Amino acid sequence: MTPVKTAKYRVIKQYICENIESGQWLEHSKVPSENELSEQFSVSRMTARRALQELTEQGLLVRSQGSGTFVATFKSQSSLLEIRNIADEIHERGHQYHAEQLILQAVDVSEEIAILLALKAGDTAYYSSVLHFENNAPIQLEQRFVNPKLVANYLKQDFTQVTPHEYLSSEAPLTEATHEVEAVLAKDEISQLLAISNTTPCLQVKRRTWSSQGVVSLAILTAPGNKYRLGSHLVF
Amino acid sequence: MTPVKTAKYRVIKQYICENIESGQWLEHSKVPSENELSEQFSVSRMTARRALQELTEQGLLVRSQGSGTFVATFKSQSSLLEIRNIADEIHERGHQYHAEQLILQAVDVSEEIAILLALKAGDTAYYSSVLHFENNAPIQLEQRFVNPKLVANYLKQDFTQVTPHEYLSSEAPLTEATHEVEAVLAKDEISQLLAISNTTPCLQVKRRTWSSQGVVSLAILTAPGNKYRLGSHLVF
DNA sequence: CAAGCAAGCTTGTATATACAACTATTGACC
DNA sequence: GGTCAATAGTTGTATATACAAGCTTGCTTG
Repeated sequence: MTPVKTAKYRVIKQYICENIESGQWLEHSKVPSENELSEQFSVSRMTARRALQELTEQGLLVRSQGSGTFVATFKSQSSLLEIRNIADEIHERGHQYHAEQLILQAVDVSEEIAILLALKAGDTAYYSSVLHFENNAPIQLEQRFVNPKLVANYLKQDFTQVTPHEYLSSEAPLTEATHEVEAVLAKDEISQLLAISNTTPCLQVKRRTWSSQGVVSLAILTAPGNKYRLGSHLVF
Repeated sequence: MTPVKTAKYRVIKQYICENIESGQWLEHSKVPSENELSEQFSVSRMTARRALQELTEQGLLVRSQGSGTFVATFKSQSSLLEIRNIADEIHERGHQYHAEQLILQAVDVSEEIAILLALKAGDTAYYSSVLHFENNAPIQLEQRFVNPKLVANYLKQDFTQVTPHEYLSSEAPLTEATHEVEAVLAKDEISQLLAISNTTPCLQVKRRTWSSQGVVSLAILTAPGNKYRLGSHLVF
């Protein structure tokens, strides 16, 4: 058997996450103090503190010396600095993730896409369109063009089971990436997929990734601006 | 006088950072263990541990239970993540830059702003509103709240001559920054300033910057999505 | 020689404690 | 009523300690 003992501070983190995500604890409301948590869970103050500390670093809580710990303003947030897997992000927020695979086929690429993928116009590339859901609400549309020379088996995957990003990472380790971030109005077909009106501003991220062999893929990620934001943290 | 006692774990972090940045400690090389550091700096193991822990979370180190702590592979500089001066960016494009200073005064801050600036609700902060122009077309509205304790002379500046960012950099060297990027619809008064319709999606960047003394300022940068984009380039 | 085990190092988790620094509230005093 | 001081509660830093868990090395043993 596997005992799989969960660390105590993780249990407390989980408890706090659930209360926030279920709406029990609203934004800006006060959460139990270190002492209250340590008594409630029968752990030392340092252990309770660790849970609060890590959730603060993750942006779920805000702490203020002397006055207490509070629920931060909540919004989906993803990090630009790291190339992250959206499924992981959503799971970290304690939310349910699933994906729908809309398209997965070879396509003839336009000149613009060809240039970005380092192919010639008229060459074929692999194309996937996957809609990502957070708690059963669509949160991001991922349209991806993949260099067929570098990832020959792309079309044989099932992207409801593994995200394109996960698969590509396993096939061709990333060496480089660029992002371009814009605010756009989504085309009608996209706004319908995302269940938003066609006047809702969207964040659109174009991400090109390289392996040592060359350009691996171009991802176009579109997400409603009122549900999704990017964040980054720099230390000098 | 102000002793400004630096926390011990910060001293150790600083020591490690300097060794990495100066090239003394190369990628993948082993850094001193918790026990070695605690002896070297005459602190407890938990304090040395905290320094290693935080640097790991910040991505400078990698730890492996049983084998040790190592310098991480350097990644990422990104122009998005660099704190750039918009005047420089525009000049680099070979375009003409100028700014209009709309507001420069002390204001009572709302609760939300107070939290972000590490002030109390109802405290006063310094506030500036500056409109940046590229070739005589408005390109970005910069609204900025500044911590008056750290930048006492902010209200005496003329931000048509020097950007707020330039001035703050000279007054309080940055040690840390966070960005949040959203796609929004600008309020009417802002869309008028930017000379766009109120249905044009805008990129909004909230940038908080720290010096060693604490939160220096919160900048809210709003720019039309069809004229302005962010980019970043990561290398692994 | 090779396999396996044990020792010793490392980081990970957890506790109990102490004091410092900051905040909000309360109550006394003017 | 307004001001000030004391107080209780909160987070921040720091120490000393203990044991668990993972890796490395070297030695023992077959």
